[in-house]
Amino acid sequence: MTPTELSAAVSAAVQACLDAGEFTGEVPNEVAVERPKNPEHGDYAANIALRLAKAAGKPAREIAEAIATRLRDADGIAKVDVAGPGFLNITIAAGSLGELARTIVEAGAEYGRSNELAGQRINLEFVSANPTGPVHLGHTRWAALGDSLRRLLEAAGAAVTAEHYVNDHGSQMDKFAASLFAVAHGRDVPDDGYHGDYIEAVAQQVVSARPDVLDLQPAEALELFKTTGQQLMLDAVRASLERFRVTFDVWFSEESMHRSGAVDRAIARLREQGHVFEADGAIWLRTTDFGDDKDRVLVRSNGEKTYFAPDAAYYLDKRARGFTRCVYMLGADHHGYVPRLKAIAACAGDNPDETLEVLIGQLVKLVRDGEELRLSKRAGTIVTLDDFVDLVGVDAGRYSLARWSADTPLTLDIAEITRKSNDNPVYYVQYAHARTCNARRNAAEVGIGLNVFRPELLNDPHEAALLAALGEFPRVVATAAELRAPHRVARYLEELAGSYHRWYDTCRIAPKGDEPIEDVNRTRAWLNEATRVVLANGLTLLGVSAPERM
RNA sequence: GCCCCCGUAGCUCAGGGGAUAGAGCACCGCCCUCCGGAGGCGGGAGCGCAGGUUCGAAUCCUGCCGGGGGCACCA
Repeated sequence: MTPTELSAAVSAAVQACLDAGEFTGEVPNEVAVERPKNPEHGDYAANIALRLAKAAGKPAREIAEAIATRLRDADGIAKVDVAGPGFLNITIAAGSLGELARTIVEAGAEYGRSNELAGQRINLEFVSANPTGPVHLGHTRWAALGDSLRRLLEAAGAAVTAEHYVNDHGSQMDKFAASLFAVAHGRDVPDDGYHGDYIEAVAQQVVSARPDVLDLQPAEALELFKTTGQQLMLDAVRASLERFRVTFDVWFSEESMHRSGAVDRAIARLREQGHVFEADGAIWLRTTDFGDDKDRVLVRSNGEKTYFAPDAAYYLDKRARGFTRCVYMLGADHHGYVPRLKAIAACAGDNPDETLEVLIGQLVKLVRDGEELRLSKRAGTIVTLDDFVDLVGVDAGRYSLARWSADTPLTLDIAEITRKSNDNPVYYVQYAHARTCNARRNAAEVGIGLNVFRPELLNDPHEAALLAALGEFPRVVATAAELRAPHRVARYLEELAGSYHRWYDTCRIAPKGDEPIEDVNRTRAWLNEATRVVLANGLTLLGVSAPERM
């Protein structure tokens, strides 16, 4: 029996009480059942009676007793106690609880997926690194979290497009081109240009691709350095992210909106809505109409558009493409930008609370031997994603970034997250998966496969605990998706790994030495496999590999 | 000044109203006659302060204190 099925059974019991007039009220849409911390409180606990008590005008315990009486007759339920202020403590019949192992094994990679967010069309924009340099550590947290969130949202049934915005238009592109130009001619990079070894490398690549660039007029040469250099940089950004197992469905060019007239059309559209005005020779959007603390310039007095104009156009483009929700993942240093974005949506006539969502992630620091890492050979002053992967690897890197709430400023210690021992959560979880594979191999060697399944034999307390943990997975995934909180999956996997190890220590799959193989051993192979499935599914959601051996 | 995030065990952090607040590290003590000890068992210690909402608050609201980050006709 899954928690969902139990929830339905409790709902039915409540409905039966209402039908019989034992108390008045309504059955909530979803009746919560949760795993109590204290095992004495049964396999699951429901607080429904406490919630109904006020409206019913009766003591919660009295209502709980009424529900309990009905619930005791439901299939698969061994025991229902009323406890404390009116909790229902429910014990599932051993066979019914164990049935979950088969359900999970049969569902395989599908186990954990749901329709919670079905119908939502979500545009998830993250990283959006400028094509003027490598992906750096600040982007890396969002690369890990964004990609995991994409996987989570999809698992919860949403249609997701992962999108990377390419800022290929502004003055930073000219500075980038000027930096390449200078280096290609053996001169120093301008003070306001881009520094770091990569500039030299990119300049050389441009020159070898187009040797004529050195003979062109400066204006033409700069243009060529800009377009070719940007393309090379973009390829490098894409390659770094792919190495980190992060992919995007759409790479959206800012420049393309300028060329197509989309930016002008966006300004016109906002003007129609009545929120555009002119002052001091500039064109403004009256974002203060919608909670921003000052109005924002769309077109500067010199006729050039600010970054804000294409950002408005970009939002409108996303909406025109049919996304019901546009999610932006930004660093904490951009949080001041949120009211502006919300105002764009509001000025366009949308309800920003429904269509636009901004996730803010706090900053990440990398520490080695107690000192913050700052230097990068590649980029001069910053740590890049490639540096990070070189230092810790993809699995440790992604897991370590994904296991913390984005709300907490993060300091990662290189030695700590690469340690191959049980104090490193990523190894703890991966090892649990490897152990399930090993146990499966050992079982197969003595002839134990997935042929006999007698769930009532899974009656050890450790098996009840493990099954209960396995049953939680779909809810964990759905909640993590709704709360945009991939770290919940990581924390869950750590708990699950603990439950598995404790079970493994107590309950043998393959029997000892020359002891006979019994049905309980064969049935445990199912539970082992169910655990393997959930660990693998969970790690996949985090973009971390699930090794069969370590 | 205004805005955002945070304040939970000695340390790093989980806990989206529910029962006795959890995990890892650190510290102390155990478990190898057999499926990988990269494992397991046991021990002490905590919700910044003050109000409010609630049958019930670490969780929601307000104020204060402390820490981090941000407030361009740059992107």
